[in-house]
Amino acid sequence: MTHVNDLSEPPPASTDDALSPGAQLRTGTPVIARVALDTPLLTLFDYRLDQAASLGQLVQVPFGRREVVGVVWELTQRSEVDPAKLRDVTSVWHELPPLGDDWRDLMQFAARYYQRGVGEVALPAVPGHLRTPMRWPRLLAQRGVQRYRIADGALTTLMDNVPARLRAQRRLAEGLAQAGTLDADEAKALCSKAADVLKQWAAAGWVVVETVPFHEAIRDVADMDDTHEANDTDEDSIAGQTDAGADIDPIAKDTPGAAKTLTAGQADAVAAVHDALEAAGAQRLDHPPLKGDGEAGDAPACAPFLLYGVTGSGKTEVYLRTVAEALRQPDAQVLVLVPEINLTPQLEGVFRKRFPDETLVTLHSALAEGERARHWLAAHRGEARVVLGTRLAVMASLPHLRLIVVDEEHDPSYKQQEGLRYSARDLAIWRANRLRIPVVLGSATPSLDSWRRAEQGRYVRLAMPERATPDAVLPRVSLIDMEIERKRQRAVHEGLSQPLLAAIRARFEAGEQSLLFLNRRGYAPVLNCDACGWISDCRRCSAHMVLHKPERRLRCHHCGAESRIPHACPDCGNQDLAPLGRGTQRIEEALAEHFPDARLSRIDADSTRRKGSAQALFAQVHAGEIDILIGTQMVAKGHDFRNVTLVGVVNADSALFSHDFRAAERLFAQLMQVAGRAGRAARADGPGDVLIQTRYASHPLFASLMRHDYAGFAAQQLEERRVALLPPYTHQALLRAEARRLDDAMTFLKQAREIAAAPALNDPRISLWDPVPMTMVRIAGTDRAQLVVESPHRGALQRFLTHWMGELRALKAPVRWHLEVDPLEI
DNA sequence: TATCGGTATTCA
DNA sequence: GAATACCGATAA
Repeated sequence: MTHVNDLSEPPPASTDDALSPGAQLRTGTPVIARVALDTPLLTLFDYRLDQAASLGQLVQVPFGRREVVGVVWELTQRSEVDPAKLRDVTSVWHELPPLGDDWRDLMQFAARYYQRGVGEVALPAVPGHLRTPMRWPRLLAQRGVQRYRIADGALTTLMDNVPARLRAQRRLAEGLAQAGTLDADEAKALCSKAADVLKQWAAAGWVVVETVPFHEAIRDVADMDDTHEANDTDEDSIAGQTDAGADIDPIAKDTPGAAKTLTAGQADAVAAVHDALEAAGAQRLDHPPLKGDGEAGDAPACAPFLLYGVTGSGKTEVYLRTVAEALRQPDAQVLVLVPEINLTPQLEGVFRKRFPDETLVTLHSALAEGERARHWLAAHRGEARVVLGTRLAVMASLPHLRLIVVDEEHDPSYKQQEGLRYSARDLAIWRANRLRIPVVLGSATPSLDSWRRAEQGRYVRLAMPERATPDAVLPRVSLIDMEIERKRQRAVHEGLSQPLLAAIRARFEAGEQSLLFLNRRGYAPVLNCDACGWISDCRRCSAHMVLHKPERRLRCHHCGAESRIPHACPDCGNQDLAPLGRGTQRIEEALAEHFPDARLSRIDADSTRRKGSAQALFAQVHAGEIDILIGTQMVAKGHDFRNVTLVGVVNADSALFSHDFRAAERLFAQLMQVAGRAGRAARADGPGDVLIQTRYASHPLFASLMRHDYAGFAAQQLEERRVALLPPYTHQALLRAEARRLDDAMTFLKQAREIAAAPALNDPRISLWDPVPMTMVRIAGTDRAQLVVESPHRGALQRFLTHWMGELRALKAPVRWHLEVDPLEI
């Protein structure tokens, strides 16, 4: 294992009496199935099996008083379990092809790496419908999907007959009109009585029901997305590629590589991945996948590619070409991971346009259950050749996987922040490594971990320094020194400096758009009483309640608590309560005052709460109906605003001095990304502008940012990390405890620390920090504390954790606790 | 994690 | 005295 990986350790030795994987059993032979179940218990559970079954098959088994679905993980002749306790497998889902060896390997690895039971990892990776035996018959029998659409010419009749007061029905009608067709799940999401309502409408002849074959049903959705979205894409991320250059025609599909000029960087990158794909293919011929111990033979792995391309360098075109290359092999499947599909629905369209004849499915949490099951099945059965999804898609069963692309690999949303806290990017790398297939990690601001590995030569860096579009230029980044503004006593209007306001005015008058970025939603982060010092604290959290002015509410962003805005101070009765600080709503209000004629729009989690409203807001911006856009990081991701020529960063200072050592890395990536929004417009008079308001204008981060110098920034950050012995120079895990009282949580962690010091566990390569209360101690009435464990040696850390967890589980304490491996936030 | 039985607690 | 909240054991 020369280059990679990263997470890997040798696979666990298989149990002595386990049959070889894939072994078929003669019917009637008494055998034991060792089944993985979704429970926090670490073990597999033994069941008698009276029929043929193979590894990876889904089975229904009795468990306690319930019937649950599990995966056959091992097959053996005898069981250690008391025969009196053994129960029978209720049924085997023969019709579903078993989950493959490689998938089970991945699950096994993830379970071990993240210190969980295998069932706890494997079963949540299977869509809910497939874990409901009731649905089994229908799931596979399903030849097509029932879809509803408005009958030809019946649109007005329908609309006239659904009164506005029946809001759910109205939503349904509008949904139908907008989407063209809806399936039962989608309809139900709009209107809980959709089934009945649609039946009535069908009877009235307003709506027709049609059965669409499965594959087409999936394609349908895309068609409707394409039509209005495909042009508004973000070219430096996968979310878009249409403006990757006038010389690149995204729609030309049948002629990959023909008559389209790539930049030198793009061409080199495509060639490199092409060679890797060829090599991997040749290897498969030489060493056909071994069915035996799950090892992919002794073939060398191919190192991950780090596709490092500045904004506008055309990474998407590289993805598309390498995907096309991989798909040339018959049956080959490709997995494309993106951080958040909801913010970038158009990327689906881009891929479909380029691969109109391939079945493409999406996998993400916003899919309706039924759809999720269908898409997952299409992947599992090898029907879907391109799977496009968020982090959960890395867990999908992909029997013919030949290439993985991870777009925006640095993005924190690849890390699951609850339940099993896995990193989809890391698992993707492991998966590719195990399969000996190429993986392409793309980013303009790679994670420092990946960057370092590239520096070490463990990843192959594919740099694309030049922009793909000749007339696109990097935006000019400049700072507005708020200290100077203050010293010169220049008026700052609601946090907006004169230079920034002037710049906005200039764009407004020129008919161009401005985008203001502020990572704080609400009106003001806290409400304060001048007289007695009362502040709007949340009762259940160690956080302030945030003032939301349009809704006239105070809201806690951590526990969701809400209350009305008090008219007077609850402590002293003072009527003058003042909002402190600024959020997007307040900036919006200030700008509305300052630019009464401008059309403003605010895009944040509050303004886009309703499903689909984000789409609508973005569409308005694209259509040029908005002059000034105010937004949180939602606007930084994915969307290309072609007419935005000014990006203003209102306040990013808090991240500069955060206690989290990764804050700078995140801020840099975020600012680069948001700055990129201004780089698209082909203006006659030069590049777009990025203005950053700061009180720390001399901070080195800004110096690098102004030069668009990621490499310099990374080098400086890595040096800091090296000196301080922080990741990636060490590996960390985090033990977190929560309890009603902080004391209990701390006591548990102290105990845990003592256990770690016991001779059996003691390893000089492991160090434990002191347990500390978390920065946000209290959330929703529970206090949280944490303990960091670290080691420069990943293997040592892994071994230590496994033993330590064993001890901790035996401990009885009035706390909830969990372990997070490779935490992102400390 | 989901569910169970057992026991303590609450309230009319 | 019934309803319910809470705890600990258990799952093959």
